[in-house]
Amino acid sequence: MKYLLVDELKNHIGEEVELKGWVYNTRSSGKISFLLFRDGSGIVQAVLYHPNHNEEIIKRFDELTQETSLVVWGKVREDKRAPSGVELDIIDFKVISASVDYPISPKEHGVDFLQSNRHLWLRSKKQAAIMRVRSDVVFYAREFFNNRKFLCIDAPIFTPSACEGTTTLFEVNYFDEKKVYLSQSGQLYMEAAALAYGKVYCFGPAFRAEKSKTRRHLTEFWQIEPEVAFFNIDDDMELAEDLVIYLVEKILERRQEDLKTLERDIKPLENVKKPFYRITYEEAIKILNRKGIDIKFGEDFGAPDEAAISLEFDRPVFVHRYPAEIKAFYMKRDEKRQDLALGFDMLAGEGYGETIGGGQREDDYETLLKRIEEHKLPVDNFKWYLDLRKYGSVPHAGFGLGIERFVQWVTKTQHIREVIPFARTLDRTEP
RNA sequence: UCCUCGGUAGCUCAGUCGGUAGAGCGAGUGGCUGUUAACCACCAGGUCGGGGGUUCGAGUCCCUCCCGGGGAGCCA
Repeated sequence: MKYLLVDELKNHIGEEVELKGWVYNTRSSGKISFLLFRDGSGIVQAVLYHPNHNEEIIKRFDELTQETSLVVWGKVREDKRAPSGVELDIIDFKVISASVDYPISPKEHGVDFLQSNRHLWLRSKKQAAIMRVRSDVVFYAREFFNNRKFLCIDAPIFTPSACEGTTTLFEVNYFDEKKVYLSQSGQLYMEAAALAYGKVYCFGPAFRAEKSKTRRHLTEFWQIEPEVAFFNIDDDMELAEDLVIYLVEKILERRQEDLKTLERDIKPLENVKKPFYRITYEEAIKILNRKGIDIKFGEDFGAPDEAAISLEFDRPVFVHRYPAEIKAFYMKRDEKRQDLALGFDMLAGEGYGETIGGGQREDDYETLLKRIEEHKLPVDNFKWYLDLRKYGSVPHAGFGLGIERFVQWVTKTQHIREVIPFARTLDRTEP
């Protein structure tokens, strides 16, 4: 018999097939027994109608427990009663390894318990749906950049100092000789790469030692960071817009069933089309003031402010040209408004806040040196970075997209810890 | 770091005024010919987060420590 995956069964109606996987749940009603079978690609209901079988197999079936691994042989049958439209009539099955007292029941559990059992929680239906979406986001982000002739250039994880200077970094002993830090962004290295190869991106983990304790923060997360030579802020926002549209299209095309499992209303996603809204920081302040939120020019947006702004729009919105003082040292200033930085944030929508942050970089040697000194950063560490402005500097821009923030929005998941396989948060580093 | 809520059966929780421990689910046993978190009956299951204190008596009141949830700031 042909070995197939659950999600391939709909193309094999009437065939006798072999499946390998685990017991998701069992039910029985007198002369008929049901096995919810999962194999990682999906779940299918397998049926054992007692009059068609001998007592030996019925007895073996009764002994099946949640998450026992097994091989099942059966005949695929179309069935309108099944959620996926397909069922399997069991011919025979063989247990590979029994599962005793599986801790996660199909009933409700608390977050503490589920997080402690994350290694098992990943097996459940909603978590599997989220992981499939995440996997696609990563794959199609790479495809997007590949299609546009970007080079994938990996940035180092060990770095000599803070990229943006301000954030707290995780310190690592480097052979007891010196301290290095876990990277919080590959951006500076991408700037070097962009001046070498034009269009580049990196995809990797980032580490922040800030004691953030919210449903939007992880201490270890993943981001994709493109950087392009000869790009200005407008080119940059357009690239971000195209990427987001591409990813949302692919998820809608491939993951309808998973979004349904997650009870994600897809209407807002179907609305993710060109053009996204583009407003300035000052316009955003006005919107907030109009909504009765007390905020003045020069103050940065908090999470509730970002949510309030995003709820004003029916698709993602770019907020650009922030006050330079509240932005990073490397951001280029607006020629017409020296107090404004050519940076932007993309707020995803539906109350989800910053998902992308980026902008045009300072490309003038003297100006950048001045900024580094103003921010009291160790100039020695940035010598190589300044070199980029010394040898054929060009305007360039880039952005960072937080994979988890993005997946959290697309799947509309309450807490960010559910959209990464093994979350690292302030209070949890296990399992 | 600050604010706030919580820790009782494997899980989710209730436990009144301080009077000696409860439910649902899950596990187990039995029943049921189409179940979708199946259902029905029976049944086992407890160091009430740790330590200290008040009291004749503490799950309940007080002190302290530990662990976790939600939020703020910071950010993706």
